[in-house]
Amino acid sequence: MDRDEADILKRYMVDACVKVANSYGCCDAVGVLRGTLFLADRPVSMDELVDETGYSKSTVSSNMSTLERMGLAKRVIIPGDKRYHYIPVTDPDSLKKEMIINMRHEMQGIIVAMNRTEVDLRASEYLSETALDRIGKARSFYMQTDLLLDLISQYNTEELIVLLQRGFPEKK
Amino acid sequence: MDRDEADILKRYMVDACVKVANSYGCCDAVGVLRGTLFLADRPVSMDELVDETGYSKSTVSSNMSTLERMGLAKRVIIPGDKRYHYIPVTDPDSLKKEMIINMRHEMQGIIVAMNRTEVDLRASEYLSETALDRIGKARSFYMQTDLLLDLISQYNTEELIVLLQRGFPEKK
DNA sequence: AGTTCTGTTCGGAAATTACCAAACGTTTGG
DNA sequence: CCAAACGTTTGGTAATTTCCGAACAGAACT
Repeated sequence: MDRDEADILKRYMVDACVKVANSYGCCDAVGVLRGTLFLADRPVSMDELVDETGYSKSTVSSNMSTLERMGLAKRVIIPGDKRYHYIPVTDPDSLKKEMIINMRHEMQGIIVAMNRTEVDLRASEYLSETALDRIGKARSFYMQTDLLLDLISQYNTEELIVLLQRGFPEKK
Repeated sequence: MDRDEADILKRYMVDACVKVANSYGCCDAVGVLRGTLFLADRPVSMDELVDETGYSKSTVSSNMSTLERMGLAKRVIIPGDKRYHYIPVTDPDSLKKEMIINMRHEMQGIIVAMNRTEVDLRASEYLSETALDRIGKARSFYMQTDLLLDLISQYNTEELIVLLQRGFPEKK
C-alpha cells in the first residue's frame, strides 16, 4: 500500500481521533497517533509511527506516553525485537472504565472545591446566602452524578441497557 | 466586601472551574468567568465581570458567549437596566442534559468516522482484516454507549440511582 | 570493554492561542 | 434625530504551546 492511499484511508479516523483528543485538551499529535495506531493491522513500533505520522521521534515518544497514561494505548513485547511496540486499547470494558474514571475525577475535583468554598463563605463576615444555597444545590448534583457513575461502573454496558430499557415495571 | 477577600473566597471555585474548562478545551478565562458568576449573589453585568476578573471587555464578551453556547450561563434582563446580566446555569437537569448532549455528539462523530473508514477499507485493494474487525468492535462499543446515553437522558438522576441500586432482582 | 540500536529529556524555534485596545454597529434615552 | 451607553468584532501583540533536533542514558550484541 502506498503512502497516499494509506493517508486517505486514515483520514476520517485520524480526524475523529484528533477531535476527541482536543476535547480532552490534548494536542493534535495525540489524536493522529491514536488514529494511526487504531488502523494498524499489527503492533507498531515507534519508528513506524514516526514514519507514518511524519512527527519527530521525540514528539511521538512523549505523546505516546500520554496515550498510554490515558489508557488508550499499550506497549507489547514482540519476541525477537528489542523495540517497544504499541497496540491500541479497544476493548469496551477498558474504554468504559477509563471514561468513568476521568468523569469521576472531574466530579470529585468540583466537589472538593465546593466544600472548601463553603467553609470560606461561612467564615466570611459578608455571608452570601445565595451563593451558599447555590453551592449546596450544585454540590448535591455533582455528588449524585458521582454516585451514579459509581453504580454505572458496576455493570457492563449490556446490563445497563437492559436495566434502563426495562425501567420501572411497577408503574406503567 | 473588599477585593482581596472576595478573591480568596473565589479561589477554589475559580480553580476548579478553570480545570473543568481546560478539560473541555476552553481557555482559563472561561473557567474564571464561570466561577465568578457562580459565586455572585445576583445577576452580573459585563462591566462587573470585567471588574472582578480583570479581563478586558472584549475578552469577557467573547468568553461569555462561549459559556452561553455551552449552556453554562444565561442572559437575563433586569428591568430598568439596559445592560445584559448573566446568571449561572445550576439546575441539575440542564447540567445533565448538556453533559449528555456533549458526550453523544462525541460518540456520533466517532461512529460516523468509523463508518466512512470501513467503506474506504472495503474499497481498498489492501484489505486489512484486523483493522476491519477492530473497527467493527469499537463501533459497536460506541453505538452501545450512545444508546446508553440516550436511555440515561430519559430518566432523572434520582431514578437512575434507584434503578441501578436495585439492579437485577431476579438473580441474587 | 566498545559499538550500535533503543527511547527519553532538554533547549530553542515556529506556530498557535489568548488577550487587549480601538473601532465599529446597535440600541436606548433625551 | 442626536447623543450616550452598550456589546461585538477586528487587528495586533504577548504569551503559551507544539514540535523538532541534538544531546543524553540505557540495553543488547560483538
